[in-house]
Amino acid sequence: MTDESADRADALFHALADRTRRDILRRVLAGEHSVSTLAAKYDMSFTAVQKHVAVLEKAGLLTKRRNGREQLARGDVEAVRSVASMLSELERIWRGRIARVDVLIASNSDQED
Amino acid sequence: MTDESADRADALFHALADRTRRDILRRVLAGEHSVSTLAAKYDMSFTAVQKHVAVLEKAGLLTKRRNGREQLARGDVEAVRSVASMLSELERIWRGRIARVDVLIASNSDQED
DNA sequence: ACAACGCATAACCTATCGGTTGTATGTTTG
DNA sequence: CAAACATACAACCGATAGGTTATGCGTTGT
Repeated sequence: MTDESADRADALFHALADRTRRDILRRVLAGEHSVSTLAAKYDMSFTAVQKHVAVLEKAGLLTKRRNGREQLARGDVEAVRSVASMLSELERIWRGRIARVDVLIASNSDQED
Repeated sequence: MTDESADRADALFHALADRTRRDILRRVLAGEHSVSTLAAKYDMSFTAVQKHVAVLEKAGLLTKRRNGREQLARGDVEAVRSVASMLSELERIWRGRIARVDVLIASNSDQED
């Protein structure tokens, strides 16, 4: 758990902490879309959408590919999985707590939670 | 996918988008800790840690229980799972895209969306 | 009783966020 | 070539984030 992995976690969760970005991510996970195609779906400026795409890209949740004058974005499911695995770590920690409580109950049977 | 569930998703991801808060969450998932016990672990003021705990609480990632003058925090693993399920939804969307590509290949068509 | 502890809250500061407009640059297309 | 299109980027703006200090108030221990 170095400093860099914390930076990456910060970027990933921050990128996901905005509903417009989550919606963009859904679309680009379903298939490639140009930035202007995406921008057309939202009630905000092209530049605003462009910035959202940039945040997702810096977090590694999507990649861009140039095609003529268009910039095609596609979602990276591996990045989504890496977030899921961070949550799994939290689940493991929680299970560890339960295991410890179980040990207490087994060794000494008059405790409560 | 109402407005409220988006609010909740915003709050959850935002709460997780800070390394101090993720660390606090790990500790309270492992077991109950008072706010001042938590605050002692970090190089910042009690008030700062208190605010981090409040953010986690508003997102539903932890709950507080009063015990005398202490406020004991415990992590809520169900909230963690609800985040994981949001990521699963993204995975499903991604798999849908693959399925669609497979259909295109199978039917050997030349149309797009 | 009173000092120390644990917490809540308000006021404040700086940096970042999420949005805007304006301008410039490369790419198609008529 | 010129017009329209897709993008990039800078400058700006109000709101929020993340931190601080100060103050007050209930709870505990001596």
